[in-house]
Amino acid sequence: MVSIGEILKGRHTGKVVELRGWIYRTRTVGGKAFVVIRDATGILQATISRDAVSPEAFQAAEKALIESAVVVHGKVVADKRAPGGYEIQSDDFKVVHFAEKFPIQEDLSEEFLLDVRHLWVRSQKMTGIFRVRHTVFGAVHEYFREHGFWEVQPPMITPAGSEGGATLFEVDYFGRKAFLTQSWQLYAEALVLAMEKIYYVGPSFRAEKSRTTRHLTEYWHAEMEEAWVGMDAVIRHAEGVISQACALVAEERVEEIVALGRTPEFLKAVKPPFERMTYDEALKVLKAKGIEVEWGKDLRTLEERALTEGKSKPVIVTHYPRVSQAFYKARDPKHPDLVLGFDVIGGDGVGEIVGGSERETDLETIKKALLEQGEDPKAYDWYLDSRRFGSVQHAGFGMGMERLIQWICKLGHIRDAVPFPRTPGRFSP
RNA sequence: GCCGUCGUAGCUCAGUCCGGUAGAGCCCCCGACUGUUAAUCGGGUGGUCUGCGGUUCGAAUCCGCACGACGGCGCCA
Repeated sequence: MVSIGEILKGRHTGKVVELRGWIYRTRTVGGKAFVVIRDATGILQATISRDAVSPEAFQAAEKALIESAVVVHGKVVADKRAPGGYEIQSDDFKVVHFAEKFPIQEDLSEEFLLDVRHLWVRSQKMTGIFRVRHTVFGAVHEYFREHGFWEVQPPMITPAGSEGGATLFEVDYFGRKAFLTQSWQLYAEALVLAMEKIYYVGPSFRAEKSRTTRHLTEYWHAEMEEAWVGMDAVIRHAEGVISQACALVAEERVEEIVALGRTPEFLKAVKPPFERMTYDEALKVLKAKGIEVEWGKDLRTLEERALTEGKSKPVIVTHYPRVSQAFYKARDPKHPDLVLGFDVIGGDGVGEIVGGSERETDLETIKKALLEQGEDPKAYDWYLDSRRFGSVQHAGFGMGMERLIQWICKLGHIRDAVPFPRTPGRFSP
């Protein structure tokens, strides 16, 4: 049994092989059937001639519809007339399963493809993205483990939120209200005083009806937290993990990214340091571009696009105004109006890939910040123990895995960065 | 939360403004063709026009309500 990928590399030319896969396209011309077969490694044409196989085999080749599962036996030859340059001249052709009429043809609407997502995942485009996703996830784990971080998991079911504004999915916990996690933040800050350098890659949930090309309600979050360091150290880790993921994809997923419109050279060039600017500097850059932003307002899609326009690496913005920032972010000792927080902003409309900060260590300051945001400090009492028992400087960030994949693969919509996307309008299939 | 677009055959759409009883291409089925590349050519099957209500002799078409989806903004990763 051989794979199509091996045949396309010329490893079996001239040999008689057996190949199994699914029908991608069929065409018949008189006494010849051309059956294009796909497997997990590529697509290849099998030629079935009436005179070369049994009548049953020929009839099966003529009748089998797209996505039928087949086993083909024959000689591999190089032939310019075949798509891809190679084909199998069959001496036997068996259908393992005759598929029903496959609903996916040409001319498909985005909406229909989402309805039949469970079938669309078989497409060349989707499987290519999934392979890149595999590589990106591997790179993230490798990066943190190589740098001495412990992988540790927070709970998914939580008693309350961590970031005030963001909405939570409510679950019925034996008659009591519980919520799906939107960040490991509170748990990370408890664990970082135990393990010092920790990371986690897992799902996060946001019940926000964000109808954009870069929001999912369920997404994979890579989060890290480190003790005894400030914002600068974790910015370097953010640059490091992103560049390592890009480098590994450039090395191992060349075919896939080229098909998606990215070159390996582009990804290889994504090396630290990234361009860095403070929020105040960003406002000046925007003003020069004719975009006025009132100080204190967060950077919106429009502004993020303007900042990354023409840039081949992500851009880092630091020192945001304290107003409307999460309560656990540390204020800048030099400028109490600012927080020691940062975002890593990707181009091509992907926007914020990473958001992070140094964390506030002072108990009273955090309590005050909670009150300012309308939260009851009593609900956070267990979390505040991290500021009662050996509170030390620490910092961390959260990275949207699908946003990173979207940026690497140059995807127009984040939902294609995950096999079965969850968006406000859809949670099926 | 705000704004916009759309819903007709398995799929992609026309028909809706100007009401008269449902169309095209692809898919699929049958036939022809021994090198096709989304093959081609001939024939055929296929529809509660999203749902409910209203106006009308008559509604896919006009009016109202509902449902569903897609797109953009805000918020975030």
